[in-house]
Amino acid sequence: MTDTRWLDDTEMAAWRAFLSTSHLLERRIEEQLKAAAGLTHPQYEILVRLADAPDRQMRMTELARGVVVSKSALTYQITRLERAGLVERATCPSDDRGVLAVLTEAGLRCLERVAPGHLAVVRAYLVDRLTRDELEVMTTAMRRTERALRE
Amino acid sequence: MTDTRWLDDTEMAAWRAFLSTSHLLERRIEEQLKAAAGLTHPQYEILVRLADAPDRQMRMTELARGVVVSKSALTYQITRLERAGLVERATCPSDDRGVLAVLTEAGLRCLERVAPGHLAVVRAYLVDRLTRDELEVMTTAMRRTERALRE
DNA sequence: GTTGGTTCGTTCAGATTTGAACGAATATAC
DNA sequence: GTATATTCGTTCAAATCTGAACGAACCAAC
Repeated sequence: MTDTRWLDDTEMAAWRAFLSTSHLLERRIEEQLKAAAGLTHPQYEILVRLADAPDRQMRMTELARGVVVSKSALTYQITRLERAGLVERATCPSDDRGVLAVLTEAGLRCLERVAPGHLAVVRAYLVDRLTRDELEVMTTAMRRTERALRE
Repeated sequence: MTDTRWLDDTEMAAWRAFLSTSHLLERRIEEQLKAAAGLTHPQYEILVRLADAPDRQMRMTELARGVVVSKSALTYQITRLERAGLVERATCPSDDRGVLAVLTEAGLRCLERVAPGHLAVVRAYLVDRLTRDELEVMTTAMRRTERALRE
């Protein structure tokens, strides 16, 4: 690492803005979800992913990958959501090692009740402040990065 | 909240990509810093902010705002960095309540040693994958969002 | 079949985060 | 000046996150 490539002004500005904004937005979202439903952001994301999945169920590992948390964090949160009656665990028919996380009716209703307020925050601070062009540029740029990070 | 404004495809794609990418990148950065220097990302950010500050020192609250962590988290991390000899606490001359976090020489050297590897990750996954235009669009968009979030 | 390597989800210990509560110091209003 | 409200940083308890280690189940090769 003898020749360090520092970031020039444009690069540094972009990186700093991205970093601060993602953290600030995360905090704001966390605050809103906690106040409105006693949910954390990862918990909410779990519900969303399950609601979108076929039969409203997903394998633990796949779900962890989707939400971007460690497997142990997912185990913890699913147990928590199970206790709240929003998710159930089911045995996986095709793989005895596997566990299916299944969204319950109560879980779906919870999501439907919470989503509007959550989306309002995402809009108020991010989506509604970006032009159509900016949204599209961001999508392609983020997806390129995401693909690289997922190897 | 009777009329929910759902996200259309473009909006949802942008939001999802932003969310996943920021989490994935955060994990990757965390992993690199831990392996290279035993630092967490917040710890690294503290060192960076202090290095950029006049006299390499900052008030606790201001620093917490900059790094985007709670005051209690900053107290914890500064104590940790102090133990490692990278930061010191100093009394604030203008305000007896205040505490100044000061970057030590060792802290500066640590930062100089760690920065190249960290920046390489930021480049490899984000900066170098974006065009100049994309970087600029992202900066303006993120700054707009950031300003709103900081009220 | 059985052996060896991989994947699955959980458990565990340890580290970190947050918000609330607190005492101390400052600022504001009168 | 004094009373009130605000700000500062820390402490504390509780929640959450991660990686490592584990037993169980799968898979591939022979």
